[in-house]
Amino acid sequence: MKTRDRILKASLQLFNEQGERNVTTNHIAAHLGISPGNLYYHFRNKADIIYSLFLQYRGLVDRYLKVPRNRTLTVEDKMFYLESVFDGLWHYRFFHRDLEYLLTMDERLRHDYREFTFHCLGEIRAVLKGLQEAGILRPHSEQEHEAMALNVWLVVTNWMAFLKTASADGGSDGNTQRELKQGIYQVLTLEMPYLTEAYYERVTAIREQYRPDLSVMEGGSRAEEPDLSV
Amino acid sequence: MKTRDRILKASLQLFNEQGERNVTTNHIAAHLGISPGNLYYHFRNKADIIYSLFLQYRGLVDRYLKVPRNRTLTVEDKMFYLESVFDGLWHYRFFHRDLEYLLTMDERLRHDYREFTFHCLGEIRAVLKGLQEAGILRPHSEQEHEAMALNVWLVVTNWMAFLKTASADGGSDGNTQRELKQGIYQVLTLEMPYLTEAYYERVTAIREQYRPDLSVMEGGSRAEEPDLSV
DNA sequence: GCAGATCTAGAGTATGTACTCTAGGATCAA
DNA sequence: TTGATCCTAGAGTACATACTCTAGATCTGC
Repeated sequence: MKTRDRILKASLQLFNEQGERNVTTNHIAAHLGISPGNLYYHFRNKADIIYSLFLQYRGLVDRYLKVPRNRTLTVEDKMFYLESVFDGLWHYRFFHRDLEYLLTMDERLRHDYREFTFHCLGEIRAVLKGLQEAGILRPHSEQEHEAMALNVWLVVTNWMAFLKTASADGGSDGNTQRELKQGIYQVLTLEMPYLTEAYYERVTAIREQYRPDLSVMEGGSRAEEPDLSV
Repeated sequence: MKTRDRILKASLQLFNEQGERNVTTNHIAAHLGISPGNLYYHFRNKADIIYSLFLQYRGLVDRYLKVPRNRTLTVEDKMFYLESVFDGLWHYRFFHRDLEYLLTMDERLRHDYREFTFHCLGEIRAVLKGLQEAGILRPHSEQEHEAMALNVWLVVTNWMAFLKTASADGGSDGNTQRELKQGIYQVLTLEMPYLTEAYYERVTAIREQYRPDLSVMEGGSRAEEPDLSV
């Protein structure tokens, strides 16, 4: 593996584990057993590393969040998007953690992230519209779609941060990754009141499998794998 | 005003304006025209200042978020809570910005913030229950209340961060404060489908007054793009 | 007026952090 | 072989940051 890619991989890992703020370029180099000079040969500065990681992240999301405009959506589509989104968030979890600071330090990143946000909001709206056309959600106005999409975005991008702050151990990765998917429950909660009768039973049954158990946050929870075949 | 209080006031201001990460204890002292030694006479360290600000914040929230259990709630109650909550968030906006880092650095804060979160979630549930008993919201289960309260919390505590990342100028305070209350629109969006017919018209009319104008924010980015029309 | 407590100044320190510079090894094409 | 380009090591720098220490000013109660 090329040194450049090794640096990105190690940075991502360390950022995720310890937070961008606590990981210096010297740490990254030391972790890889290379010299700081070598690291700075491949990247102009720390912000450059972070920006490259953002490009990876954006590429990942772009790859799976392609809403088909030529056929009706299914419940499976919807669940695939949700699972993929939360996987991506987990993989690049350092990013939303220190987002505001990162954006103030790098104008290029700020610009691109902003575009990325609106792109994602557009895709979420497309999903909502698709589900409506498929008869899964009851019809409502563009304005409602917009407001709902925004709430979905807020819940999705901040669910992990909530887990970190709300779990007793400060959000050790082990517990957090297990509880991460419970964010799906929260997203489905947003859309539940709009479900058509034809789909209500099925979707609520799926949703039930992701239900968070907040009372368990004190100790270790033993969540079973959700079953999609309902 | 006592030096201790002046330190807290200046810290809050600087943290809010520049982010906790960009404000050092030396900055705070210099801003007040006092010596670092003086600052450290009043506070053991930076985390101590932050913790004191958290106590102020918690006190503020505790003061207004007292849901009366002996009478039915009104729409006015609900709107008062929302306005107050967003005011409080604005006043201590640095806090949720760097929350995760702050919690990892100060165990006492982590513990107390966690308690604070669950306390607030409880009060939100109490509001939902109160509105239901008042016939404003259609009845639904405790479980649904719990999930909804969590979504309300997520939207409320992260709306400001969203504004910062989504606004073209990186969230200058002027624009942000104006748009802040539009978070109320998003919260009301969550509860809208549960409104009873008797209150639907009235609440949606109130909600409409807080509607965010995202097209303005999106327009900002287009303006920066090169104009290809010759 | 005086003793003790409280408060303040400001120089100073230990540590950390992002980043640079130079010199030289590896690789590869001609 | 040679020259050029790519890659790497590692010492080193300039600056920032959280925090300390000492000596003295100011206040308070009597």
